[in-house]
Amino acid sequence: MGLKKPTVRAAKADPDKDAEIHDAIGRAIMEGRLKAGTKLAEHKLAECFGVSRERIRKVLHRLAAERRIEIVPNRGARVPQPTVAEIKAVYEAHRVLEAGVLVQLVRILDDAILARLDAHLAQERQAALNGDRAASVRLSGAFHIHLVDALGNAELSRFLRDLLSRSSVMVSVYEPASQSICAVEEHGAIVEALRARDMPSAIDLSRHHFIHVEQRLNLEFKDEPPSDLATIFRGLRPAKKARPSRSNSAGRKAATQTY
Amino acid sequence: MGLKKPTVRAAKADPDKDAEIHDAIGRAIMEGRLKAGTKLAEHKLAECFGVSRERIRKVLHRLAAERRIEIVPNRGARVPQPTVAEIKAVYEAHRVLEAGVLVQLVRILDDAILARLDAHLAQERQAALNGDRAASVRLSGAFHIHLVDALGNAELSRFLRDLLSRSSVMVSVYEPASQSICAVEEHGAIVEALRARDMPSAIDLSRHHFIHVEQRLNLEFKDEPPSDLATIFRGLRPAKKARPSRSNSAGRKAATQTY
DNA sequence: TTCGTGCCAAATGTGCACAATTTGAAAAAT
DNA sequence: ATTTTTCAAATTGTGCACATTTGGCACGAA
Repeated sequence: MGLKKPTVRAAKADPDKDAEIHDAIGRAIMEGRLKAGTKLAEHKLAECFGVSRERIRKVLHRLAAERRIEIVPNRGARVPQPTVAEIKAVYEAHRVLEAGVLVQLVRILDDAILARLDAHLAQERQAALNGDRAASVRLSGAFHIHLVDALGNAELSRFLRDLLSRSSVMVSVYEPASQSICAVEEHGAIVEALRARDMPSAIDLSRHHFIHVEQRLNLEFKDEPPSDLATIFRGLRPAKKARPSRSNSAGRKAATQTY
Repeated sequence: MGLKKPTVRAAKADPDKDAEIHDAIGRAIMEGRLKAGTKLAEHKLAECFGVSRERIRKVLHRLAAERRIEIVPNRGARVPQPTVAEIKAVYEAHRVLEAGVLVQLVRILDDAILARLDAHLAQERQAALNGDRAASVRLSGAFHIHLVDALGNAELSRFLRDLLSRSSVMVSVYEPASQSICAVEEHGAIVEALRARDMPSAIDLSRHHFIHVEQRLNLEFKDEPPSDLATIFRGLRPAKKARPSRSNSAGRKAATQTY
C-alpha cells in the first residue's frame, strides 16, 4: 500500500501494538474523554482500532488487572463509576503515602534533591504567572510525583502513579471547582519545611494541602451520557479507507486534576 | 468430597476455576515451593491442572499483571529472581508506607483499635511462649497487616498485600537466618508508642524494626535447582488416571518471612 | 397497566488449529 | 578445538469458529 512498511507483512507479529492500544484507552480514561460508566464492547473497540477481538480482549483484561476498568464476567467491561467513599479512599491513600515519603525524604534529603524541587517550583510559579492553566494543572500533579521519585524507589513510584491514574477518573465524575488555581505556595511551604528538616511541619502542611484539594471536589454526582467509542478513537485505525491523518486530534484536553 | 459434584458436566462454564488455579500457583510461589527462576511452561501447567492451555495462559498473564511472575514475549513465564536492590526496595517501600500509616493511625486511634492490637500481641506472645514457630511467623506478618487495616483504607491494604506477596518470594532466594525469633516486643513497643500518641517514637521504632528485619536477610545468593511442576501441583488435577491422593503433601513448609 | 414468560439477537467465553518465534544441538567451517 | 551455521523440535502467540450467557422485546394473562 504505502511506500514504507516496517514489516513487509504486518499482519502478524506486532510486539508493541498491544501497548499502543492499551495506552490509547488508558489515556482516553485519564483525560476524561471516556465518561464513567461507558461500556467498552469488545467488537466495537476491535473495529475502532482495526484489530482482532482477542487483542482487544487481552488489553481489556490487562486494564482490569490495573483497576482502571471494571470487568464483570459475561457482561463486559466498563469505565468505572467510583463512589464518593472510593474517591476519598484514594485521596486518603495518597495523603498517607506522602506522609511516609516525607518522613523518609527528610532523612535522605540533599542539595541535589532540593535543587530539583526548587526548579520545579519555579516552573509552577512561572506557569501561574503566565496564567497557563494547562501547564499549572500538569505541574501541580508532577510535584507529588517528584516527591516520591526523589526516594528512587520503584515500588513507591508505581503505587503513586496507580493512585493518580485512578483519581483522574474521579475528577471527571465529580467535577472540581476548576476556577481555583492550584495552591503553588502550599507546595512551596512543604519544600521549605523539608529544607529546614522540619518533619512534623512537612507532614502537617501536606495533610492540609490534601484536605484543601479534597474540599475543591464537587461531590455532587454528575450523570453524563456515555461516550461514543467510534468518535473518541478516530484516527487511530491503521488506515483502512480514511487517510492516516497525521495531525492526531487526541491529547487536546489535558487532565483536569488539581493538586 | 467425592459424592457431590457442583456441576454434573464440569466441562464448560466454570466461573471460579480460574481463581482456583490462580491461587494454587500464587500460593506455591508465596510458600517457596516454586523456586525462583523456575519456568512456568503453559503446556506443562495445563497438564498438571487438567485444563486447556488458554486457561493457564490467562492465569499466567494475570499473575504477571500482579507482578508475581515475569513474562517475556515469546519466551514464557518464570518465577522472578529478584536482585538485592529490588528486595531492599520492597522492604523500604513497606517501611515508608508504615510510617505514613502510623502518622494517620495516631490521629484516628481509638480504644477499639488498641484493643485489637493488644489482642494480636497477646497471640504473638503466646505463640512465642509455646515455641510455635509457624504461628509466630504467620502472626508476625499479620501484625503489619493489622496496622494498615486499622485505617480501613482498601487502597493501602491492597498495596501492603502486594508488597508482602513479593517479599515472600524474596526470602526463598535470600534465606533469612531463621533461628532468630521475630522480635515480638518490637511490635509491642510500637503499640505502646501508639497508645501514648507518640508519633515520632512510633515511626522510629517501626523504622528500626524494619532495619532489624532487613539485617536478618542473608544476602548471599542461593542458587537452587528449578522445581518440578508435576511434583508440586500433584493432587490438584481433577482425577484422570492417578488417584486424587487426598493427603496433600503440599503446604508443609510455611512461609519463612519474619517481620 | 403491570407483571411474568419465553424467544431471539448480541455480546462474551473458550477450545482448537495453525503461524511464528525461540532454543538446543548437531553439522559445517575457520 | 572453537566458532558459526543450520535445522528441527518445542513453545508461545493469534485468528477463527462455536458454545454460553445476557438483555431486551414481544406476547399474553391477571
